[in-house]
Amino acid sequence: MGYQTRPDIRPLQDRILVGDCITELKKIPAGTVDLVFADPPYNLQLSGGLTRPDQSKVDAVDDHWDQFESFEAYDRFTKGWLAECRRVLKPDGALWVIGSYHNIFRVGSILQDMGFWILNDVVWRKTNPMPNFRGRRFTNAHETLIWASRDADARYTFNYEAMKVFNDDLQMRSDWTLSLCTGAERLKNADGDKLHPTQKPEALLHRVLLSTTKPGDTVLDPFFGTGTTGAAAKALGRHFIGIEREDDYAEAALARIDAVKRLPPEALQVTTSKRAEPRIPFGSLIERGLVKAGDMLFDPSTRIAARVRADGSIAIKDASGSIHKIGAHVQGAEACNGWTFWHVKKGANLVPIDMLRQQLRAEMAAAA
Amino acid sequence: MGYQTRPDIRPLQDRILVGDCITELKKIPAGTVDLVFADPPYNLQLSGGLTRPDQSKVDAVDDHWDQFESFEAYDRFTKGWLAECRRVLKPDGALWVIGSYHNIFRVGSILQDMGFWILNDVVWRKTNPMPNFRGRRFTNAHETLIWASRDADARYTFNYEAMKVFNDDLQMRSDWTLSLCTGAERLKNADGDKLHPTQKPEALLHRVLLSTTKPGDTVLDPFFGTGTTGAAAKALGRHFIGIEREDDYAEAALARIDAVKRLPPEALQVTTSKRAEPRIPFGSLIERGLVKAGDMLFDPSTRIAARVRADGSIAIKDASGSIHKIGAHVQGAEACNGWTFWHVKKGANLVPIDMLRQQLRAEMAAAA
DNA sequence: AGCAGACATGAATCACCGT
DNA sequence: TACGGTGATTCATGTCTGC
Repeated sequence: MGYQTRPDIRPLQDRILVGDCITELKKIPAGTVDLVFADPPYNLQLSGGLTRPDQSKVDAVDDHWDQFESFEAYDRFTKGWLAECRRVLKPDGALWVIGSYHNIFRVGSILQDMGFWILNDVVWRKTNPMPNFRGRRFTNAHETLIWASRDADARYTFNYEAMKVFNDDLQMRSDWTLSLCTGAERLKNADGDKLHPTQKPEALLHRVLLSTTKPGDTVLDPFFGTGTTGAAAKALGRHFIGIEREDDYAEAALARIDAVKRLPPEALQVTTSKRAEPRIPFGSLIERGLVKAGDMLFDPSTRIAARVRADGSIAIKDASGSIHKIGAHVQGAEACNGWTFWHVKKGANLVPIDMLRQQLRAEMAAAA
Repeated sequence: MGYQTRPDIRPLQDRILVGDCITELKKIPAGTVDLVFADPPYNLQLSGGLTRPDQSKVDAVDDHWDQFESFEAYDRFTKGWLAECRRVLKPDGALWVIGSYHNIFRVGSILQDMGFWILNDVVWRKTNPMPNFRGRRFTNAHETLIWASRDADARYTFNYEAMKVFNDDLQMRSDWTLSLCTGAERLKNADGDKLHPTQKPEALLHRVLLSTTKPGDTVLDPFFGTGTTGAAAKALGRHFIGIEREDDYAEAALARIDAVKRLPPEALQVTTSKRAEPRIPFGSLIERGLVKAGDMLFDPSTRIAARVRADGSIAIKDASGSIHKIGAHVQGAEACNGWTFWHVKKGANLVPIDMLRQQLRAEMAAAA
C-alpha cells in the first residue's frame, strides 16, 4: 500500500486500515497524528457462565481477541501498540485509552514508563450498568479513561472554554455521566443481535474529541471496531484513521460513517437532569452524622418508634429493613415513602427525615 | 516492644505503632489481620527537573515523605509495604488502597503481579473538589480506591445486603459521591491550619468498613495519619492497628480516637443475608409437621403439582428428586431454587414453602 | 391508536459446603 | 481434592405484545 510521506499530503486520512493493529500502525508515517483514541481488549479473564436471577444467560465477552495467557502477555501486547502510537503522534499530540479495572492499571503504568504524561484520569459513570447478579461485589458501574500527552512538556490541546460552555458554565469535571450504547445507536446484525460486543456511545467520543482536538485534526483509533471514533470525528469536522482486524466490523463502520451528518449542538449538551444526578440514600445521612446509628425514628403520631442501625436499616420489635420497607410494614401498606413518614425529635419538635436530606443536599451544593 | 505471637492474644490491637511503615509491619504476626486500608503517599513529585509554580507551594503536599526520585523508586516502596501487608493478612483477608492517577496505576499493577485479586475499583466522586485554576485540564474531581482480596479464591467479606439497605434498597454501585473532609471534622493545629494535608472523610471509611468487615475484625492502616481509619473502626466496633511515622499525627490520632464513642451493639447489627442463616433441609419441614408426606406442592401458576414423600423428596408423574432438582426439571432450566418455586395451598392462598422455612427458623430461634 | 405490562439485555474477573 | 447437591441473586432502559 503506497502513501506519501510528505506531511502536507495525508492520503491515510478518513480511511480504515484492515489488518493487525501493529502491522498497520507501522504503515503510518511518524509524527502525523494529533490524537489517539484507543479502546483495547480489556483482558476480562472470565471463566464459566453467568446467569441472571431469572435463569437467562449473560452474553459475555468471550471473543478470542480478549484472551491473553498472562498479565505478561497482555503487557507485551500493550507495549507493542503503545510504542507505535507514540511514534505516529506529533510531539504535541495526546492519547486517550479506555479500560476497566482488569486492564487499566497495567495500561496506565506502561504509559508512564514510556514517557507519556498523564493529564487526567476520567471516569465514565454509567447511568444503566449491568447489575451484579450474584450480589458478591459492588455494581461495576464505571469505566476509566486515561488522557495523556505524548511528553511531559507537550503543548497539548484542551478546549477549556468550549467544555465549560458545554457544561452549563461550570468547569468540566473528571467524572462523566453517560448511558450505555443501546437502542437505535447500537449496530445490529441481520439477526437483530448486537454487531459488536463493546460498542461505545458516540456521546463519549464527542466529549473526547470536542475537548482535546481542533477542527481538522487527525484522530487515530487503533481498535476501530464499528467506528464510533470515526463517526464522531466526521460529525465534528475532524479526520480519522481507523485500524480494525475484522472485515465485518470495518465494513459496518464504513457504512455507518458514510451516513453521519453533523449533529446539532443541542445533541451534545451535557445531561444535567435530576435523573442523572446521584440520589442521596438514607445511609449517607448516617455517614455524615445527620442521623446517628442508635437514634430513634418516629411515625407522625409518635406511637411507632424504630431504631437506626449503622447500615441505614431501621429496626422495630420484630423486623428490620429500609426506611421505606419498614414504613410500609408498620402501616400494613404496599409501599411507603420513608422520607416523609419517619421523623426525628428535635427538642419538642418532630422533624421529617426528608428535612435532613434537604439539609445535606444544601451542604453539598454550597460546598461545590 | 514485646508482643505475644499466640494468635489468640492480640496485644497489637487498637494501638498506633509509631515508626517506619515496613519496620513496624514486620512486628505484626503473619495471618492476623482481616482488612488493610492504605492511603499511601501519592502526590508524586518526580524530581527529574520539574519545578512547581510558586503560588501553589504554600498549601500543596510537599512533605518529605511524599517525594520519590523516580517511578522505579515508588514501585520499590510500594512492593515493600504491600508484601508485608500480604504477609499479615489472613488467607481470606482483603485490602483497600486509595490513590489518584499519579500512583494508582502503579499500585494496581503491582497488586495484580503479587497475586492480589481485584474485586472492584471504586470511585470516590467529590462533591466539592478543588477547581483547576489554570484551566488546562478537567477538574480532578475524584479519587480511585481498589478493593482486592489476598487471593483469587479467598472467601472475602462483603455485606451485600447491608450496603443495599444503605442505598435505599438498590445495589451499591462502584461510584460513591461524598464530600471532602472539611469543617469541624478536619483536624487543625494550634494556628488553625489543617493538621494533615490529606485527611480522608470518616464517611469514606464508614462505608469501607461497613461493607467489607464484620464487627470484631481487625483493620490495619499502614499510613495512619490522623487516624480516620481508627476513628471509624472504633465507632463501628472493629479493632484497628495503625502505623504512622510522624509523632504529631500519631498523637493527634490517639486523642481523636479516644473521643470517639462506640456505637451500641443494637446499632451495629446490620442487615444479614439468607446465605448467613442456618441451613434447613426440606426434610425438616416434614419432620416438624409443617408439611406432611403426601401433601401436594404447586408451581406459581398451579399448573404443575408434585407430591411430597416421607424422605423429603418430591415426585411428579415421571420423576422424583429434591425440590430444587424437580423444580429445574419441570421448567427445563439448569437450576432452580425450590424454596421459592414451590407453594402449598392455604385455603384459597398459595404460600411459598420458603415461608414455612422462615416459620421454622423463627420457632428454632425462640427455642434457643 | 395508545397504553400497560411483559420481555430483553448491557466489557462480569458474580458460591459454598459436605463427602 | 474433585465432585455433586443445595440454593441465592438484578437495574435501567428500550422494544415488543396484547388489549
